[in-house]
Amino acid sequence: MNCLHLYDSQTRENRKVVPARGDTLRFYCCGPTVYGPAHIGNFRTFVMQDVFRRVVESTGIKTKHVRNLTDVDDKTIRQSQEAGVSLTDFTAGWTEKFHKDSEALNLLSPHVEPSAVEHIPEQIEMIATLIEKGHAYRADDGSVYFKVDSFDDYGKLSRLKEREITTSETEREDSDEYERESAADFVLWKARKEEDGPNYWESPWGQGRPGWHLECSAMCKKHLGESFDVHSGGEDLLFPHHENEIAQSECCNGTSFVDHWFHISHLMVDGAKMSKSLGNLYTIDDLAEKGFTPEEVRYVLFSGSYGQQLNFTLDSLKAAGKALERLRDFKEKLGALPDGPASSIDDFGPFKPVIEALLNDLNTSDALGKLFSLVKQFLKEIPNLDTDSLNEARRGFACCLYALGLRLDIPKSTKSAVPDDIADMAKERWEAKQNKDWGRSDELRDAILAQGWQVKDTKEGYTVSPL
RNA sequence: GGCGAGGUGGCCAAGUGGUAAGGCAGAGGUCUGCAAAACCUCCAUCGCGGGUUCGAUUCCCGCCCUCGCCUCCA
Repeated sequence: MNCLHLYDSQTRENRKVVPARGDTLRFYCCGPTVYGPAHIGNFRTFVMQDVFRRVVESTGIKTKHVRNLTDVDDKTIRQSQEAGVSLTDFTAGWTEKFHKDSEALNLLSPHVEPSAVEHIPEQIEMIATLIEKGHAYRADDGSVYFKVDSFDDYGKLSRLKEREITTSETEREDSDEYERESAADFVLWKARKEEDGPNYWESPWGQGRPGWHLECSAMCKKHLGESFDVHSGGEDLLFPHHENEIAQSECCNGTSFVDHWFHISHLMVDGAKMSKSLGNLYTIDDLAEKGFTPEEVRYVLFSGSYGQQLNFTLDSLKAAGKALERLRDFKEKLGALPDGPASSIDDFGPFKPVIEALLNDLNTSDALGKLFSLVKQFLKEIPNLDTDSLNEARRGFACCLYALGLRLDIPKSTKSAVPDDIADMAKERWEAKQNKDWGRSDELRDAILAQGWQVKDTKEGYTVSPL
């Protein structure tokens, strides 16, 4: 196997991921709504998409990665108003935060990061086409809806029958619900409302703003074409968001929208769905406060298979820290590593089992198992290796690190600086130890420990680190 | 109710029709003044009950339990 085989949520089978056209794999990821800091559940999706891209590129295939920013919807509008700033300023702030977190997690930047607000004309154009073709209609209030029963294939991704959607028991409070011809129909253009404030745009159907589902269809079309290779997002987006994207795009463009659907399952925390009310919703900053690095978070987020809900716990973060330390130790023993990704899987050399596991539906868990087994094996063999073998190992290991997006370059000591008094005590202890004053030495070590610091001896000297 | 996922050692988590990767934790050992680190060794028969099979954790049936989606959601 020398190319990625990935589970396709639509056909429900593992299928090859190869560019349908040219030499570049084109893929779209539903990005964040920028109204607050993204939590680690959001980042599980983005981390897995990142691993996906890294693995594809490691086989020598180029990619075009598009990930949008949702910068206009009910939440962004409402919260920007509550914050008393313009929608643009509000979303710009959270976009910056998202970029900062993404960088900390070592996510590759998408080649294009389009935003909904920047693509209003494209969205209007699609709506016009949909109306022309009889797939959409304008309601009395000026909103435009997609006519679900005009598209026979509706439900082909989620396999939900239209009947099941329309019989939803949910109370419809929103007044514009009454404008729809059918409860299954979804909004393409939302007529301007009082509470939208200055956040509206002109359109042939009156003032308003685009519906959420449409932005992705419009941005896909503009940046990847009417038909492209892979579309990805969290599992919750499968319905209705992706189903609706298919409907809009295929009806508008008259061609197949996406070849391969890649959905990432949700992250659970302590066995339950993440929610603010349960107090188990973490951001990168929350975890940093607890002393965990973004790399540890990244490790946990890809340690389980993406098609399976993953149970996140603080213990698993601690375990990740230890695991990363082992890898870091191995890296130091190997010596300087070459840079850059693999240009083909041959570059993985002795570490080929790792990439093979990844090519098998991104089996990161199996890949880590293989990686640790190889690391253990090499630790024994390093002293006996000739230069060529050592270089092959270095190259292979570097390729693994790239594919998984690990840097292993964050020294433990940067977590926090050692206070002067602790440093002095540690120094005094070392001196006592040199004088074989074991009593004084141990006494000082205990005292340091009581302050929340740990002193450890090495061959050359000692280190001080927080507990 | 409809659709879907899953129950593997103390925790996280792969995997396979022929007696179960890896990480963490734990136990013992080497090393060390002691400890830490490192290294070595040890530690599960896979929710329950049937069936198919020479053989099932892996296939089939039933049951129990957990979780997700069906409404904004990564």
